[in-house]
Amino acid sequence: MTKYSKQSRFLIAVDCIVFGFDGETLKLLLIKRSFNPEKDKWSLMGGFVQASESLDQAANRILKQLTGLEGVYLEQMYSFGETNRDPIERTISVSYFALVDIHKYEKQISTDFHAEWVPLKRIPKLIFDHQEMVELAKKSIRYKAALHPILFELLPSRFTLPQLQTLYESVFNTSIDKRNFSKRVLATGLLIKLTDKDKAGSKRGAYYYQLNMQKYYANFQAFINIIPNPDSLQN
Amino acid sequence: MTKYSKQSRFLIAVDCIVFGFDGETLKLLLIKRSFNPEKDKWSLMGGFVQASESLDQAANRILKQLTGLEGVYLEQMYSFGETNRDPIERTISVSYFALVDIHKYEKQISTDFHAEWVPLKRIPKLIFDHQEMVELAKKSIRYKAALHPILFELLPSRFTLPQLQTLYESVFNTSIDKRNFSKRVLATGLLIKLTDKDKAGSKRGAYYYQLNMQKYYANFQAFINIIPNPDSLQN
DNA sequence: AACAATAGTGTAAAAATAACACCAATAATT
DNA sequence: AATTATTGGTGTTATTTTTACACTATTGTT
Repeated sequence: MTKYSKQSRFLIAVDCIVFGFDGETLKLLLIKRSFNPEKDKWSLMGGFVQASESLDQAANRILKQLTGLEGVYLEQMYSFGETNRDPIERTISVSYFALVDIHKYEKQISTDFHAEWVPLKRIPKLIFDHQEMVELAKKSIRYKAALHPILFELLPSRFTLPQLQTLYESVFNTSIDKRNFSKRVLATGLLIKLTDKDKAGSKRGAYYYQLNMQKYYANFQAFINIIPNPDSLQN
Repeated sequence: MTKYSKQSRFLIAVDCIVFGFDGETLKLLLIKRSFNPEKDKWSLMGGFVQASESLDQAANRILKQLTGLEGVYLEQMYSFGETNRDPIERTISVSYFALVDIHKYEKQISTDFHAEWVPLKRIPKLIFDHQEMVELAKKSIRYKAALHPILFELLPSRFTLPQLQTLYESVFNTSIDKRNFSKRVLATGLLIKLTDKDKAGSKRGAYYYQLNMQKYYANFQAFINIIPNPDSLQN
C-alpha cells in the first residue's frame, strides 16, 4: 500500500498540567524550559511525541523525565492546534492534567529536577498558549471533581476530614459547613475510618481515613454529588 | 531561530461523529470511504488537517466538504494516538462530535454527498478505531446532555414537548414521566411557548416551543438537571 | 355519535439538602 | 493544677427538590 502523499505532517507535543495540594493551597508544577525558543521561561511539563509511542505513553514518559513522577493520575484534556501557537514550527499539543500527592515528590522534584511548585494564584507568565491550558485545566478539574471523586488523588493515602475539606474548599474557592461536608463524604461510602489520629494539625487530633479502593474504582465514573451547583461558584 | 530537528512529524486527522435525530431514533452520519486503504468501507467523516488551518477549522471544513453541513454544533472530544491505529502511516486523530437537525440536511446529504444516516443501534463495522470513537461519543453526549442543554441542537427551531421528551428518552434509553419531564424542562426557563400547534404528531396537536436564545447562550455552561443520576442508566 | 390516540395538567409523599450550635480533646500557658 | 486557646466532631429541623401517580381535553377517524 502507498502512503498518504501530499498531506502535511506536524510535530505533536504533549503538555501536562500537574496539580498538587500542600494542605493549604493548590499548586501547579512548572519548569524552566531548557531549550530554545523561550529558553529559561516558565513552562508546563512538555515534550514531543515520538514515533514509537502513543499519546498516553508520551505523556507518562515526559512526566517521568521532567519530574520523576510515575504512576500518577493523568488524564487527557484537550488538543490545542492553532497554527501559530509555537512560533518556530507548527505543533499540535495534546494536553493532559495530572493530580499528584505533593508530599510524595516534593524534595525529589526540586533537587533532582528543576521543577517548582507554584501556587495557582501566583502563576507567572508562561510560554506559548500554556496560560490558556492552565485556565482550561482549572475548569476541568473543578468540573470533574464536582461529579467524581478525583481529588483524593491529591492527598496522601491516609488523610483527615479537615484536610479533605480544605482541599475541596480551595479547589472550589468556597467554604462548606463541616457537618454537612462530613455527612456528604461519609455518605459516599468511599471512606474507611482508621483508629489513629493525625496530631499534627491540632491539639485534639483528627481521625485518619483512607479510601475504600474497591468502591473507589467501582464508583469512579458514578456521579457523586459532593459540591452542589458547582458552576454557581465564582472565581 | 532553528527548527526542532530530530523530532518526528505525524499526520493529523480530524474525525467527526455526527448525531442526528429524526423524531424517533438517534442516528449517526456515516460515509463510504472514497480512498484507500479501506476504500468503500464505512467510516466517520474524516480528513487530514492542513498546514494552514487550526483543528477547529479543519473539523468544520471536513464536515462541510463531506456533507455540506455548516454552522452546526461541533465540539472537540478526544485525541486518539495509538501508534498503529492507521495501518498505512501513523496518524493522530482529533475527534469531534456534532449535533445537527437531521431534517435540515436529510435530502441534501443523500443526494449531493454519499453520506447516510444510520440508526445508532445498527452501526455497521467501521474502519480503524472509529467504533471506539462512536462509543466514546455516545458516552460524551449523554454525559454532557445530562448537565447541559445541548440536545436542542438536534431539534428544529420549533419543536413540541413530546418531541423533546422522545429525544431525551432515546439518548438516555429510558422512559420519563411526562408530567415530571415538562415541569423540569419548563423550570429551566429556556423554552418559549408558541401559540400554534404541531398537528402532524397527533389529532389534538401539541404546542410548539422555541428556545429563548438569550437564556440558552447565557446558561449553556450552567448545570441544568434534566436527567437525574444519568449514569445509573443502563446500555 | 362513538372511538381512538396523543396532549396536557396537579397534588401529595418521600428524599435530599441546607441551616444551624454546642461539647470534646488536648497542648500550651499561667 | 487550673485555665485558656485551638481545632475536631456530631444531630436536628426546616426547606427544597424529586418522585410517584391518574384523569380530562382535543380532534381526526370510523
